[in-house]
Amino acid sequence: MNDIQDSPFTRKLAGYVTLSPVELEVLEQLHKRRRSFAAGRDLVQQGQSEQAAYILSEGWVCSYKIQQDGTRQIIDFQIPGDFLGLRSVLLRTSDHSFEPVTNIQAVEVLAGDLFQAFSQTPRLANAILWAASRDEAMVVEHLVNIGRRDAGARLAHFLLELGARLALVGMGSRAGFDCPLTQYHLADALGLSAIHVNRVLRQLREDRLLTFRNGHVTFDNRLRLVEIAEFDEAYLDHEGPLLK
Amino acid sequence: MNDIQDSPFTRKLAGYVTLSPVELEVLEQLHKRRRSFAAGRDLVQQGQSEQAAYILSEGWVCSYKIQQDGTRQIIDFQIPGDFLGLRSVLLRTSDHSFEPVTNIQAVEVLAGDLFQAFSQTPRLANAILWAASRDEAMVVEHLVNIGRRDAGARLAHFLLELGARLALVGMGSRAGFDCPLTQYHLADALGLSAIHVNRVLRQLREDRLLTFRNGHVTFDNRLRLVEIAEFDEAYLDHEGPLLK
DNA sequence: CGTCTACTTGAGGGCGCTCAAGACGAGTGG
DNA sequence: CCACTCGTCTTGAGCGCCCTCAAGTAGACG
Repeated sequence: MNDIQDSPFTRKLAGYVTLSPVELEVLEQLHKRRRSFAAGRDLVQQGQSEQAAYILSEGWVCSYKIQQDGTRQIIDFQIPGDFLGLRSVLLRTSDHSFEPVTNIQAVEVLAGDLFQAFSQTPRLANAILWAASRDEAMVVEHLVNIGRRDAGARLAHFLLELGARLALVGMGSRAGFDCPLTQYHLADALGLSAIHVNRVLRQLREDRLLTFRNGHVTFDNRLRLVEIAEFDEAYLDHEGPLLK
Repeated sequence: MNDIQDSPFTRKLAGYVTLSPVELEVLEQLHKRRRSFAAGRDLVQQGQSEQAAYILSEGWVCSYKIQQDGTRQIIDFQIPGDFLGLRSVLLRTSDHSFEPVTNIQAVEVLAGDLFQAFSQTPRLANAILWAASRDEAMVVEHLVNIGRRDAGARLAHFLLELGARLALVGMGSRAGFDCPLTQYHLADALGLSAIHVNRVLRQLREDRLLTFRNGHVTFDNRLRLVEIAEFDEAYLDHEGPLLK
């Protein structure tokens, strides 16, 4: 029972609502099927109909769509505590694919169990809807990022957001964070070419704004970065449970 | 009671779940506060904390974010039957603004009423979560559109999607639809300049692909458009209620 | 008949693209 | 231990999409 209270997913939900023992028990029930996946092997194929979603407990994943011409758009990255494929359960078809960036551990959640959990504890449904809303807010911010900012601001905003999310689950700080992503991941996420990402990263490094090297991101001048990226972390943050 | 069954919102939800008389009654309760707004006057200001959401019953709205430098990114357009500001109710802060494109009619829904409706009928909560998921799928598609397609494909995809959505609520067909948007709206939605939108529209017209004139969009060669836009309407479509 | 909004067209330039080539480290097998 | 491969990162050259600036047209409305 203490086990479930320590999972990143529970910690995240606990930020939205104060979970009752009954609700923790329901969550415990959902956490039965633990599974591992190797880096690079897709969890859910685009267009495929799936009955299961996953809750990520360890490692990084990206969700993306592939076009016919081979170009890829990464929608979002998932870090521990994040839901994978909630929409594929609700809509019965997955409209994008998931690729583990690193080796990962995840919990499989069947659609039926999820719906049952929802009717048992409506407040849990609220909490999950809440988490999903935060995720959508991030996609929206991502949209603004790609639609209206130049490459430097895009990279700065993306890395600041990632840092803030990681800090919330204890995997980073204002100074920086460990990051397993390649420059190709960044390019596919930001709608740029990998070559241009490389050049812009060099520029940011030379301007003493941020350094991305050897799998680690360091914010050399966080204040200035926040400024050029117009980064506002309000949409990620909140003060304690909003439902009691 | 028949009234509520004919609203675009109910029609949309009825596509996801078969609504029971009790659930229709709960929906009826939500539809008490009917309000009108004039074109151009914002409903919800960015960053402002709001207690209410709206269900659009007539007219067009766009949701957007403004940057400090004045550039605007339109996230999505809402047409009759769509929810406005569901996230602002759940997260207690609105992370973007809503501007009526035309004069509109909407129903105000208070946060408390919504939560109460959810606990009374968990299946209604599911249906709304479902509708929200479809909306998010559209934002994701929008992201791919802006991140990975050139201006011509962007415009084609955007207008095809809009046409498909409107057709679902009886406001358009495969041939075309009435569209109150300006070229500035298109530019702000697609991450382009209005000038370039104009040039690309001319190109599409000269290539006999589509015509956007006098508030009306005509698909001159829908097949070819679907091809160059890689448009797949599966994520908008579904076959009848998925929950019984 | 002036004003305002939306649309249209031209000229020139820059951001980020593609193509091409090379450096560097990690893993693999001879 | 070294050659080979492969993934990732790096840098240069040249070009094109889409930008900005500038100017002008057409229709709506007072």
